[in-house]
Amino acid sequence: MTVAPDVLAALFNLSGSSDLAERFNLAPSQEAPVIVRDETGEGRALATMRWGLVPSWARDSKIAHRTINARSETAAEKPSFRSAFKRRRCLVPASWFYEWQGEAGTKVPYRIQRADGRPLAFAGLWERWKGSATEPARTSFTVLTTSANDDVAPLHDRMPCLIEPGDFDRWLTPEVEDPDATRRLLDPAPAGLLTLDRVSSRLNSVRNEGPGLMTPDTLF
DNA sequence: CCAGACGTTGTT
DNA sequence: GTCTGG
DNA sequence: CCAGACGTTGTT
DNA sequence: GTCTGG
Repeated sequence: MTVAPDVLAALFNLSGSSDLAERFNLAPSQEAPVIVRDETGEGRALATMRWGLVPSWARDSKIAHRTINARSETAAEKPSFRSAFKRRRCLVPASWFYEWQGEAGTKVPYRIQRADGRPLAFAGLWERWKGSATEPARTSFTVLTTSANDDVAPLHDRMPCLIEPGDFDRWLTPEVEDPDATRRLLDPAPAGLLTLDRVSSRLNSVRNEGPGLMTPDTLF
């Protein structure tokens, strides 16, 4: 997430802009910016939530490690996601995303971004969790996935659901929903939209950050 | 009735 | 919270 | 998603 | 192998 605050505000029609630090290695379980409908339901607001959706009924947050993604084909029916699918949708802004190739221990990451350089918006769901005796309350989100298109297929058979600016309201406003129209919103992006570039395997550790991670490893 | 699950990805 | 399994 | 830990006893 | 941490 390296999108400049003013670009983010303009793209998502946010009132006011906040100072977000650039993130080149934003991993599951970390806090990330998301766009939600504001309290009135009319406008949009930027929020910070933790990646890995904890359902409201969860006893602890362990499930979050397995709810970083939700299959768009089934999320409306799954106990962990259906409530959020009905009432709490969000858009997750991203400059790009990563997929890995190769064996455990020698995984090579690829950056996947729009060929035209514009930011991406993932379809997401969010939820509030009350916390427990040992854990504080949290607000968290998940990213919906669909079949990979031809651009991404060489690396992986799934990819995030990408929403176009003209469809932002259609995704965020479930009350105007027609199930078929919603399904189409979550279809794989058209082939040719995205390009792939190899980046540094230092990305594989969340300890590493910064623009230097975008340069592939050299052979030394 | 109560108990137990509730998830995705990747790898085998 | 809500569904499934027993 | 990937990386890294995974354990106890005894000693400082 | 499986869980935790980030």
